[in-house]
Amino acid sequence: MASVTIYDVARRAGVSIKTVSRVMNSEPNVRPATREQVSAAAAALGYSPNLSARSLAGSKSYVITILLDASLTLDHWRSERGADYLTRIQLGATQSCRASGYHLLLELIDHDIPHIRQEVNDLLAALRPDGVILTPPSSDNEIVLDLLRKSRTPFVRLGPERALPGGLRLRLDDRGAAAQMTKALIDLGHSRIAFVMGDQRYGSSLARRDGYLAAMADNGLPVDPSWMQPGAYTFLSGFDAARNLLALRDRPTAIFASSDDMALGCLAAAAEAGFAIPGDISVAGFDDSTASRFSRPSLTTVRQPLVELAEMAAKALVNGDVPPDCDSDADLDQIPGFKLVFRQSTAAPNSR
Amino acid sequence: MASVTIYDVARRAGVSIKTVSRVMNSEPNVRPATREQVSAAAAALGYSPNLSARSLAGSKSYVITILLDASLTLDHWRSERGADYLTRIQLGATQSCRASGYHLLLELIDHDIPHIRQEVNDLLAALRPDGVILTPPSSDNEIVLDLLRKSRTPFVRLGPERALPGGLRLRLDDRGAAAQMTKALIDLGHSRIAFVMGDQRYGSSLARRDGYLAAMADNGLPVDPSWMQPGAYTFLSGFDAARNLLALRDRPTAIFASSDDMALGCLAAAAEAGFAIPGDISVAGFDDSTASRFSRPSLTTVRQPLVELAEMAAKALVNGDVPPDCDSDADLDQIPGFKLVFRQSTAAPNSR
DNA sequence: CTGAAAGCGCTTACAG
DNA sequence: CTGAAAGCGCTTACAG
Repeated sequence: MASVTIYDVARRAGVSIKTVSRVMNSEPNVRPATREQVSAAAAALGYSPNLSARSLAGSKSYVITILLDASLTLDHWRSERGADYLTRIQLGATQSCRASGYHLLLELIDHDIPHIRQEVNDLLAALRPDGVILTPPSSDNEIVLDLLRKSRTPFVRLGPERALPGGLRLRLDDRGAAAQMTKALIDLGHSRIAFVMGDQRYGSSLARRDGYLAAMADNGLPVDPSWMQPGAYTFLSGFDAARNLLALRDRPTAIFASSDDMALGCLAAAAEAGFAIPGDISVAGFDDSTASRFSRPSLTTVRQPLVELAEMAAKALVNGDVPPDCDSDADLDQIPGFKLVFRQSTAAPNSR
Repeated sequence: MASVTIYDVARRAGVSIKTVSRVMNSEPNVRPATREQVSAAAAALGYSPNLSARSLAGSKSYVITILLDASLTLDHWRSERGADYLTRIQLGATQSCRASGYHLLLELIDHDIPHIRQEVNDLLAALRPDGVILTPPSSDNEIVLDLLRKSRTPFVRLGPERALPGGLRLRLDDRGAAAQMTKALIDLGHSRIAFVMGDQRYGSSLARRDGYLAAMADNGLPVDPSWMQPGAYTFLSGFDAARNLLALRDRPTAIFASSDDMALGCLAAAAEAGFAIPGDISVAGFDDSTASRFSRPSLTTVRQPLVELAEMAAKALVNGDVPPDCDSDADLDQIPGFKLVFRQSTAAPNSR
């Protein structure tokens, strides 16, 4: 089956290739009747424009690339816990691309200094994507951003830590979500609510803490310094934090761990120390990870609109809403739509 | 930053573009010294060949496409249980592609009759992938296979149900894995082992059943017809099957459910009926799903080498080991490497 | 509203 | 071992 080209369609429709091109790209200045003929000819021949030719001749490649940190992604993929968030981001971006005839290319890049510059450079040179979606930690990588800016490739930074110039910044409302979860615990009747912080290197960590503190303050509840436990977004750090909290003379009635992994650690620590959950103490997490749905007890947590986030990112790129010199206002880009998911790990205090 | 082309490199190295092309493609007939100069010039300029130009001029596109059923994939992605197997397939294929400078394009296609022909046709015409990886149910879709054969695109069918002509067939050893799990239960001391079958429309379902039956026969153990429960790979079907089994006068001491979802259903049914697991009855699953790791009790199950499967598929395509008229022998393509994962849901009989 | 010409950046087939 | 020419299948810029 020799492939059918624009010439075949033009011949069959009795027009020039330029007219076929106009029809295929929905450009104006074609008589309706002519448009009909061309469409019919294309359909009859099963014609679909060659992407490479289009990309080479024109200014669009119809490719959106999503950049992921190779080792981080491989770790997540291989890990026993799966990589729900990755899948959700991919799902969202894929949706937007599909709807517009774009193709999503997932690229894993090594963030080692010697490699990254070349890898990203090669990627941009070889693929010439119409847009790039950056995921953490790429979102804040100066080398990557520099290459993107120089090549004038539109890009979106997902969950950026810093207000670096260029690109569109899209961020989840970690602060608001944490505040609302805290408020929910307060509404359940808790007032002695502890907080386990995430890795301080991530902005989300600070935002979630701020949300917690704000909700406590707004409701006139004091926060004992001993309730603020450091953490690192890991199971073990959650385990340690809970052990500290459960040993307090005047222990809290609820723990808000700012990631599910840490919350699962809290569950384990409580079980080990003989505390019933939620009877003796409530535990809430953050992320709505797969594990949170299957833990015992299942975890009350926050579900962020990751699919929507990625969908917005891809859509903005596809629609050309992100000019190469775009520099979005970081205050205007928080995606609403988080949801509190109530499961078994929370209840009113003293409810056993 | 105007993009650097093959002409820029040729000029800088003082050679023709043909020589640069030879060096970039590691072709022979270039003096080592010349090769050096060209490489240096390319490195200095940060040159990377434009994929579109390469693809248009040459016979390779450096693109491998993996075809997934859109609705099935979206369901899995959206589902609460995640889509571990998808992620693992993607991981494997990505690895092989990366290693060879190829790009993996994930395409979701609608399997509705009116859409599929056009979608796949467009895909092949627009992208001209050097190879396509088919996942079930695409692996057995006649329309897809027909299009692939006509366009002479090399393809690999993952987990094919039927021996349709063309392509390379890669299949997991479901029969062997099920036999080995059955043998493991026998070795634990069980002799009254029930089996919950999967959806009969899938070949894996029959293969797993055959493995179970073979292991029982090999060990001289009779199989009571009442132990063979129908199922559909779903939680609910496992739940129903277990309820039937637990109600038997002379109930089995172990249930081998041929998917984790069904095994989780068995767990739930046992809990509801007041049976301890594994004290009263052992339960084994199949898949090593994320849920199997977090269930209570955690599930003994079979982990299939999905990453390796996808890695092999992509590697074969990338290496050109799958000529367009390839028609592999279905008996020679079973990927070894499954692993039995022992967790809390199995023990010796009467061990409570 | 329509089309002829040039060119995108490479590889192919061929000549030397 | 090296290179000049043609052409892959489109879009761009321009003319009519």
